[in-house]
Amino acid sequence: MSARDARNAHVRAMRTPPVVERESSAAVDLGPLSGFIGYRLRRAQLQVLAGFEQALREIGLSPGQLSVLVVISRNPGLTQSDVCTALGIQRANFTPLLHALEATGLATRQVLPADRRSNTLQLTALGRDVLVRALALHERLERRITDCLGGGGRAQLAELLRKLEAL
Amino acid sequence: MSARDARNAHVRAMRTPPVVERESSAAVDLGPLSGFIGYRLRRAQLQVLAGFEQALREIGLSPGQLSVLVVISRNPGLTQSDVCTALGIQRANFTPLLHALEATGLATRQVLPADRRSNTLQLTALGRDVLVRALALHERLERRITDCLGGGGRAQLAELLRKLEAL
DNA sequence: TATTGTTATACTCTATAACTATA
DNA sequence: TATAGTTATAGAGTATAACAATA
Repeated sequence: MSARDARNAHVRAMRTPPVVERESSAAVDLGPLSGFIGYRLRRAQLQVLAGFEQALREIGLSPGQLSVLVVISRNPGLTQSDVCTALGIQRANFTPLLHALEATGLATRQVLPADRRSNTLQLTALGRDVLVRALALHERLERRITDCLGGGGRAQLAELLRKLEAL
Repeated sequence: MSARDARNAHVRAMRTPPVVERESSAAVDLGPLSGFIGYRLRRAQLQVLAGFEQALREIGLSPGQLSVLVVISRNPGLTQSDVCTALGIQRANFTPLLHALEATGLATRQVLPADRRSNTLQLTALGRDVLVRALALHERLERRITDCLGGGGRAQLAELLRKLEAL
């Protein structure tokens, strides 16, 4: 070790990776993977999901729960199956999700008299209140995304993703 | 099945849903959800994932496995940790994934003499062969995506998603 | 002490089959 | 027979903690 190296030991300690390296940590060639839309989607989605959990932490709603509250709010009286097909959720998976919303007092089920197999869904007063607050918190995330992509980029992305759903 | 049923089977199959409806099935208002990037990402990613499974069915590689094969192929001699950080996989989750690739004879581990804690990774001859076939099959998916978005749209999407990873 | 790979574990999301009650 | 909601269950994918071997 040279004198210069010794003098800078504290700097070296803070420096992220060790100096002596094999092929690692510098540049790993992802090859064709860089161009895979599926790969880019996965990475981006994990990032946005982390942003969602951070933004809504104080309320503690999952993305699925928020989406259900929004749909019930805009379409009062829909049945569980209606909401499921609208959001692409399996009926079997919807039951526990909905029961969580009921347990926390955000939504209620009501048997539909015309077809007693069906339950229509409504928001409680608390549910409407929590939804408003959740949407406000979610706005922060969308603002971060807009800052990251630019306003035009964000609109482009939304449109491209919407098209991709028809794949 | 009766004779009449059999005769009209094709008609019954084509018949759209029942005529009398409540609010359902027509237009559910998604409200602000339509503009949520996270929501659009989720739906699009599920769609592309389904396309991936369909395209690679005959080979039976998962997206994660394919990504690992690509990275090993382009960077022979990387350690497990190197691959993990490059692909954003937890080391703990990488172990079973890699062992599956070993068990099917696609990849091998080799203790690194300079640091006997580390394993370097290599593709077998079979692994290289399967990778080539998998990439060819995957091309079909990417072509479907290009058909769906247009060439320019596809490039735009990849770039926007890449930016989003830095959120 | 720190790091590599491993095990064990848990939680979420998604998927399928089978049940009930209603129609 | 068919449908709405439910239950049970299984499989990915992701996350953390703790351990043995090695540095």
